[in-house]
Amino acid sequence: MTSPPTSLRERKKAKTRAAIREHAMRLFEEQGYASTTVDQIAEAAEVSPSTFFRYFPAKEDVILVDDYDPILVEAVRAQPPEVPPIEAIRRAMRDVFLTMSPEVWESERRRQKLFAEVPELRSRALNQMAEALDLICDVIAERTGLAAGDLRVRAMGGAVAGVVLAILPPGRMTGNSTLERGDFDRLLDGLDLLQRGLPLV
Amino acid sequence: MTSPPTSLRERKKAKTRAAIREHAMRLFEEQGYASTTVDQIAEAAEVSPSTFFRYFPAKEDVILVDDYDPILVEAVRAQPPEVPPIEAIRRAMRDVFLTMSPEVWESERRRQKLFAEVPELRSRALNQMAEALDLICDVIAERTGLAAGDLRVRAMGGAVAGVVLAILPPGRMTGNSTLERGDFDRLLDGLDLLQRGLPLV
DNA sequence: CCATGGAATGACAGTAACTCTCAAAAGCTA
DNA sequence: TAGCTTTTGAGAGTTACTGTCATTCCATGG
Repeated sequence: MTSPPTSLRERKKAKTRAAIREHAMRLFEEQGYASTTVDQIAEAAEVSPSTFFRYFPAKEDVILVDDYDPILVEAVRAQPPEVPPIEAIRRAMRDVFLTMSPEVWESERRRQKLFAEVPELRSRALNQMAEALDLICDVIAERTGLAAGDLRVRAMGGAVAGVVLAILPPGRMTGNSTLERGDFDRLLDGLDLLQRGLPLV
Repeated sequence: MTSPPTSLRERKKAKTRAAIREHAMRLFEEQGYASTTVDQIAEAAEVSPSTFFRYFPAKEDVILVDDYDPILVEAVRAQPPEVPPIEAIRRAMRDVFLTMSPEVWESERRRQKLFAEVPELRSRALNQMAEALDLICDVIAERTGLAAGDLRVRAMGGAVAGVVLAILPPGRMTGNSTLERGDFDRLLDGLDLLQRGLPLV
């Protein structure tokens, strides 16, 4: 996907970026988000605090990267055109989940855990979800031939995003808000319900 | 609704609270959120910075109060039981909007404007929306006799919240993200679409 | 009317997340 | 190697927020 960085400079940058992220994650888990200072992270990653903020504009941003959106969009585009939009999104999610490696899954779990625990991070994660909403609407617009701003598209996109929000953390906060395997099954079922007009029986 | 505060102390507290909020709002609009310091707000409201933080745990919280949720819940409960849940929520929203005084409307507009402009505040507003999701699910559970955690309830609640999110700011960020009168009509139409199974024709 | 207890306030010190600036170091290019 | 650009580190400064403690203000019993 992303062409491997070639020059020494690029490689170094990628390495320090990764180092900062890993040490941050580790420290957050060990001693909590709030009580981990940027200085500690910087020291652990062997860079200066200044450098930390050059790589991540805010402390929050260390865990806030999410590269699934474009992958999901691609997966939706890969569905045959005769499949109705909600079902296409559903299948795309299923396909992406199924191809997730255990390592990716595990790191995703850890991120979600932090989102659930730190309200500040949760807010930001929800913000990303709201941005994803526009992407969903774009995809629906493509598939239906309607404009992305059309009310029917917005309503459908919103409904899809809302179902995701309601079933997966960090939107869901009832019960244990850690990510579980079964949550995805519930999500797929939920989208199926939506597709069938939200029957109550 | 809220019984008027009786003792002098209570009255004073309410007054300083209101003063802080008003001066904060004014200063934010005059010179921007970021470049308004808590010290300035405190000085304008004639209290010490310490007192500011006693009334509002963080700078953000000055504009983050939202007392519509309980009102909306009540309005939904007031709908006759034979009305299906989504339609009941739709009617409740319509009823609440219609009874909103011009002053309330105007202050709501101003708040939304700040949410749209300051990403930090937008995130927090979305957080409130996510919390409202649980309330919506509770109301749906009541009306349908299902458990609040039931997948059908969660899916429906999520869909409703998502439609709101997609049509009103701060969820909607496309176009001008200030609140307009016509937005509510669009929202009511959007909920009607959802109720009718999101037809594309 | 006054005294006493509890709550609200203000002054102060301290921490940590950022921001800015500038000079040193490291990588690139010829 | 020499010269240029990019990256880094050090340091100072701002601001949001926390905790403490003495003071002031309000309520209540005598």
